[in-house]
Amino acid sequence: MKSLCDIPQPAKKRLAELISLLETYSEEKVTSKKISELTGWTESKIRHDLWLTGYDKGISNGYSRKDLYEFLCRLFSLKDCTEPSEKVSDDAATLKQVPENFDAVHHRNLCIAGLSRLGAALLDENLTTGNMKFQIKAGFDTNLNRVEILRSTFPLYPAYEMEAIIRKEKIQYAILTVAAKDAQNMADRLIKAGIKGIVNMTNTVLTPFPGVKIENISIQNALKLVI
Amino acid sequence: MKSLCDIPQPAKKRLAELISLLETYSEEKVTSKKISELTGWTESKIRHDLWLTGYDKGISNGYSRKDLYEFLCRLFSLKDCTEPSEKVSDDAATLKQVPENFDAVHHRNLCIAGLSRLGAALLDENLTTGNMKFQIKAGFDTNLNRVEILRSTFPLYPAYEMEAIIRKEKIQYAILTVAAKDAQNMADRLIKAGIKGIVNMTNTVLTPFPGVKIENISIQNALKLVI
DNA sequence: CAATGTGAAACCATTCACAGCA
DNA sequence: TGCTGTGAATGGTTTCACATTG
Repeated sequence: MKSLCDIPQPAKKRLAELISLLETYSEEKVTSKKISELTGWTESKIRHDLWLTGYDKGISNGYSRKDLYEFLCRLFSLKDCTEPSEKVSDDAATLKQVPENFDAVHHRNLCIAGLSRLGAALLDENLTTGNMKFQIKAGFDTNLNRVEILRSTFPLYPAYEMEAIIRKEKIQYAILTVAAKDAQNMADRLIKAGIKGIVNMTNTVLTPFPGVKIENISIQNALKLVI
Repeated sequence: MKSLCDIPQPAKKRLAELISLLETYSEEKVTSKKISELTGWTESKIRHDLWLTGYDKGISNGYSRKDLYEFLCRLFSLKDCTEPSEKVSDDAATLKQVPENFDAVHHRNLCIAGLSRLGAALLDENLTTGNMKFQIKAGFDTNLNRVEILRSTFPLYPAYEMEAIIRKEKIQYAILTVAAKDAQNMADRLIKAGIKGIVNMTNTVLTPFPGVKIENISIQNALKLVI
């Protein structure tokens, strides 16, 4: 198995989506043709993407849904690195990180920064995907009212406690749902506190920071692109 | 001014984000260097993107924030076409669609399909961006309880009325926030009813349909990519 | 002189074509 | 025969280099 770091971004994004697709796929065997019909990606793109991952259990009569799904989950449950791996041939070291047992769910600690209606809506979303469970450990908001009134299965804190809680709870990922005007400032604080990945749901373009991954999923921006 | 249809997707996405950036930018002049610092895009990429749009008011001492912003808004407020325009030199026809008055806000009718907590959270989001106002005309859910209990400034309907209301209210765009298992079925119904663009917030990969634009902004998928 | 405008060059992603396998 | 695996060819995007401008 190759490492996610060596797979270019467009392919990585499709592979992530392929996990979701396989999760709800009902048949035992799946072919690149079938995936193509369901997603609109070309057959050759799908085969090439899988080739990039090093997967080769599909010879000549399609892929086993279960085997491919578990392979991709394992690939994504490895912690990705920002830079492409230099030690390409050092397979032993890479393999050591691969969970032997697929069923072992991989937990990642997550927080929600901003508890307006959108942020609050995430409090009961199921953020399990593949064999990874993003466990929400905390929610933050500058508005003390919200922190006290909202109910959730994990604690909510005022924003001034953010840095301390992130360190204490070893939180590495954040979903940013504050107001657009506060987004950059909040992102800076999250990064300073040690957050390594941010899902940015605000309508603000964040300034990149070395070693921190950012995914933008702004509704306003998506609307501009479907016009 | 060129048409959005002739601009490749990666550039289009950056230009859409640039509108948001300029909205909160405080100084009068802005350079490609400044935009590069704020976004991480290279200077040459920014200049090249603007070249693709045909914008050329920036000679030698940066861009006027206001002028560039209004130019981009006008560009995006034109209805995009799915296929690249064939009649490239027919500028007159294109220009006729350009709003003479920038202040004229362009309304687009929108609906929310699925009123679980995430969908309901969008009921009071401000979906104005650039000079475009995405006006929510309706919300739909199969659960009658939700339809009756939730309060909003626009009407909520049971899902079986969806097709009729979309036609009656001339709704062309939809935000999809149903459960993952219902996403494809709901998307098919939206498309059959005449929807031309879908912002898909579910964790389902939708099968493409000719003439319908889809933007995927799944939180689960974004989380996989920030690992 | 510090900025843009612009086409050509370099780089990267996708598609193609076909060998190899059940 | 119908599928995958694979590197080479193609096509699209980004970067570069420099002429041009206020």
